[in-house]
Amino acid sequence: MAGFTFDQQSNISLREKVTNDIRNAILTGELQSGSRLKEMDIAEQMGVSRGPIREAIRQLEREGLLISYPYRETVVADITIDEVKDILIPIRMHLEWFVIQRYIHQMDDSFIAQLQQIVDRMTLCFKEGKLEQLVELDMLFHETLINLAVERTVLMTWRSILNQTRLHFIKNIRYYSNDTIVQDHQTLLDKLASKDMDSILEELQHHMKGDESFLFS
Amino acid sequence: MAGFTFDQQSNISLREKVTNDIRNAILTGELQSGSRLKEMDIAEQMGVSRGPIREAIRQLEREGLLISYPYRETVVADITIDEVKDILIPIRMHLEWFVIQRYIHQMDDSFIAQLQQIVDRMTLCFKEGKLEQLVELDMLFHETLINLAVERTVLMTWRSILNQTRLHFIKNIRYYSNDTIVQDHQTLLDKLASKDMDSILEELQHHMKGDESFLFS
DNA sequence: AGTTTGAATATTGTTGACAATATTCATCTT
DNA sequence: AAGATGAATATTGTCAACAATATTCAAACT
Repeated sequence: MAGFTFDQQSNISLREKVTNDIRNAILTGELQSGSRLKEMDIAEQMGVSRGPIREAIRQLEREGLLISYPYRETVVADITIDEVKDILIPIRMHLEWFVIQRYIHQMDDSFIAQLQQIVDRMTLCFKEGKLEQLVELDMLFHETLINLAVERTVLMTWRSILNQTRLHFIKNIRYYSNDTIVQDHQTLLDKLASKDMDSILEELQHHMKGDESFLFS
Repeated sequence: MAGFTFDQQSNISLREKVTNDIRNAILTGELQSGSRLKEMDIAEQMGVSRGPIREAIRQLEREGLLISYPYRETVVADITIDEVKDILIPIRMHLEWFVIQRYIHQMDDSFIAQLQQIVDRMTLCFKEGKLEQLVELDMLFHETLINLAVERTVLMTWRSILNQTRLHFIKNIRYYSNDTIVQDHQTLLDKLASKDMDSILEELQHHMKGDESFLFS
């Protein structure tokens, strides 16, 4: 056969598409915390049956974005600042520290450059005041680190906190000192490049308490 | 009305019953890691349709007990020692530390007595070599602590790691030094009773590395 | 007016049939 | 014999109808 290859036919199931659509609606704020989801409404709007909708709900429940009361209703979850600060972020730090310890040898120049590119784009977004994009790049930075791991538990736990954290930052980014966010990532990246584990751990622990830059606390 | 009240009619849905049954089969070892689950087989054996089965699968996927490959199959997950030791247990410690900090004032004498009763039963199980029950009591001890929290994130994260941890210990309990397990819990309990936060944190951190008592490492 | 009752309605839970995809295996080709 | 092809089978994905439960609200009762 010649060198040409076709792309893999993406074999995404309807329930996955539904899951993604509902998740996006929540993350973009079209579905606000507390608002009720009716299976039939969603099904009609999307032009599918209720089966895939119900499976998507079970999935988003476990991502912490929906709460479902049996035989009654399902609503969009609310996440408090304390929960993000005291629970989700520390867990994220644990995952990252695990990944860094185990995969530091895979962080070659090209990987560091990849992260640097993300931070550069963060700088740009900060200057131009594109806060939504800043949040996405922040997430992308951490996801890039996490994705080094092959351990299923790491990826699973990451996914279970990812979107709750994202939702929080999307809602509250304007109360953070964006300048500090960008700088913190640059500092962490520099230390990753240096491969000095003590200094990385120190920075992670500082990063974890980065919420000190939060305006109201 | 007179003082008598009826118990709340437990309104458990079929999918929850199915979820519990499958989970139990995994935790008791009837379904081993790697074995394949066929929706139709389960449905026929339980005498229900595939709908609730499919929803249960989505739920158990998020508990880390099942892995489902779209359009192909779903199998029982395997959890490695490293994942439990380096990821799940540290996360559990974080959750407990959060709960202890925030709810130490709710740990009155009756609460401490409740935990003491659990440790006493652990001692008994250890003496009688009832290792399965020892695991259950271990879980119960930590669950009792965690249940002080009202924060949804804490309970959610706890549930997502609970059964993976349980499965690991059920499989590997005989390789642990059971004696140390019981003693560690007694020590932690004593320090909780003393309400000395520094000493509690120190003990938690030791408890976290308790896997040093693991025979092969 | 406030409460209780029960019919009407809305919504979630469950089912069995059908559709789409993956796997198996006998057959054909070289 | 090794690999390619395609029919037959097994399994997962989706749907539309029906069942069970919750909610609403008007009527009856105190």
